[in-house]
Amino acid sequence: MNGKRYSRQRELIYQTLMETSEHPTAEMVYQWLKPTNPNLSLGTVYRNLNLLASEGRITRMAFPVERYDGNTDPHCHFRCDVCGAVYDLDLPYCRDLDEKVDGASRHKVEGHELIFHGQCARCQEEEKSLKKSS
Amino acid sequence: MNGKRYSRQRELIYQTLMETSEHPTAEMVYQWLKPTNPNLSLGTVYRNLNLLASEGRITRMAFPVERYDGNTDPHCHFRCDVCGAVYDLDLPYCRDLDEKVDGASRHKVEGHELIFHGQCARCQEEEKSLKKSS
DNA sequence: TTAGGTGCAAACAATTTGCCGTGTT
DNA sequence: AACACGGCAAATTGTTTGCACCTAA
Repeated sequence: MNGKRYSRQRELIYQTLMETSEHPTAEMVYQWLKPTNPNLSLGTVYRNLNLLASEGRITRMAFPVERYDGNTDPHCHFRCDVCGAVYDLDLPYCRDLDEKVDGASRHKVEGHELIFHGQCARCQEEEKSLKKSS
Repeated sequence: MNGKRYSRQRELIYQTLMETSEHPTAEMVYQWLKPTNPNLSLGTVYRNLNLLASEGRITRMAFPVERYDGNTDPHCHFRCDVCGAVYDLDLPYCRDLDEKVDGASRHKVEGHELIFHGQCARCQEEEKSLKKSS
């Protein structure tokens, strides 16, 4: 009752992602596939990208919405997968990493962001107390 | 002619950001300030957050839109500030970083993302040829 | 006075969802 | 035949913008 079936569109979308290194947006995938699949719809692209990501077959990169930080010196963050909260970490910012990558690639590196993720302290507590009360 | 003036709202928004470590969204800032500033508008919050960010007084965190990657083993990325393109980097993923942060903080760390940014090779080329032709 | 700032609402952009017909099993 | 899937369009959500009025300098 909860099984997945074969779906031409899904495999198409997956293949597209496997064959590129462009880290496309949903819109890009849609535009690429549209010419050969005229009645593909953008909604389907979104649905399948989300599905594939939730299965771990592909990866999604981004915060769902923008966040702002009053602390402008570079520092690392932790983002909770459960509640979405973002915390500062006091891990030292490694400027030498920037130089390293700048030297190793053909890009001009200005800086980097290091974002850890997982389950935050608060959500762990909450989970514990939920288990207790059930 | 291009000078900024004092603006109560802007300073309010800035202060709010300086006094929290919650990395709020625009909406959160708006909700926090609304009770004491009933006729503050969400548009103003967005405008000022963007302005403050462009001046470097605050930092913005996020990709403008979601991007998808067919490569699911953890690796680093480079994002071009100019054209928005995202490239893979073959910098080794440091799993020990996760353990380190897991031990040092009260959060349960599942992984991290390391995203460099700057000007990509292609955009550097483009800039060069623009200068030549002008 | 004058240019920048604000509120408000409309416009835009990105993403999700409901409905209903279609395709896979 | 059952039910997951896809197309389409409407609905949501996040963000920007135009315009008339307001306010600091």
